[in-house]
Amino acid sequence: MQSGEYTVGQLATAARTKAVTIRYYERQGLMRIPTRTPGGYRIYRSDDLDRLLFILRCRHFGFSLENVRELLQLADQTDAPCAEVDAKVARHLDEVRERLAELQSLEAELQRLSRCCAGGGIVKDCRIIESLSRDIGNSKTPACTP
Amino acid sequence: MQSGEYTVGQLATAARTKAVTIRYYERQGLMRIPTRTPGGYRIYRSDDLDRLLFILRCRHFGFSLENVRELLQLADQTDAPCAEVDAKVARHLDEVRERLAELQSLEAELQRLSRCCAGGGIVKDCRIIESLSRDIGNSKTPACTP
DNA sequence: CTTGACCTTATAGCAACTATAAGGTGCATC
DNA sequence: GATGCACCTTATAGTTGCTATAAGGTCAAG
Repeated sequence: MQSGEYTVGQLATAARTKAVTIRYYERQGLMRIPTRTPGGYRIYRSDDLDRLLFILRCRHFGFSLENVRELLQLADQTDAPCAEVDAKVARHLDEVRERLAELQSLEAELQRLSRCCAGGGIVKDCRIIESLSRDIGNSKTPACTP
Repeated sequence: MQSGEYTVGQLATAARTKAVTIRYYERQGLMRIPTRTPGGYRIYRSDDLDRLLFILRCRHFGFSLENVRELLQLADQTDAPCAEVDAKVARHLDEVRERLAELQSLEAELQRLSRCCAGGGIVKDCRIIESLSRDIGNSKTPACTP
């Protein structure tokens, strides 16, 4: 193993991820097939580290592995127009905003649910259980108004 | 099949879910084991519908099946104190708020990323790809200031 | 008694890993 | 050269909450 070369574990450490994840990315066609030592150990170089970091940054932005695969393909075609990259990011942003809206209304509902129970009673009288047993989501009159 | 009784498909329709989901909940120990017709068809009654609706409402609130299992157990012990129910809901609300915060910062980051690309260039000059290739999340100077 | 809609089970797949088992390699030390 | 230990290899199963498929059986109507 020469300088500037990494085993899978060293690459993992350098990118703050795990060896299993790198091998998984290889099986999924995201990481390139590396060369091997005579004994079969994977050998990575700095461009593999770049590629891994690119993947991890995309993941950090919430892109699926499928999306990352596509982004990698686009990034490799340096002369292609970047409208597709732009569109992919925009679409992903839309999806994130959608999930955000869902989670916000979920938070509001849960907060309402949470305030139903003062905390000192028994299950039989618990307004939370009552709320979960009736269809509070669809009723016009709320299950409880704390 | 008498009135007030349901096949799995009828129960599914009544609860606006699917038969496979009900059978799945049975395997996971959420729905009770139903009686069967001589031919082996599951027969449900209205309390099974209540239980299914309870499960689906919990799911709507984002509880995991594991949580729902626990909530069902608590709901069955009508004389137990409901502090545990209260705590479970509060903990879940905390988790939802955490995910919400993560998603909000993700949205901000993605929006910044999105504005990096004007849309007319080629991949080689694309600020988005550049941003994904550099570690913009950890750099003090932003990858681009559109 | 046939048709057709429904039911039954078992099994595999999805995403993105994580965990486990059983064994092999590389390198330093004795 | 032998030993020890950290690390590597593969294959396989598990996670969550379903969904899809296959191959077959049942029910009720006509």
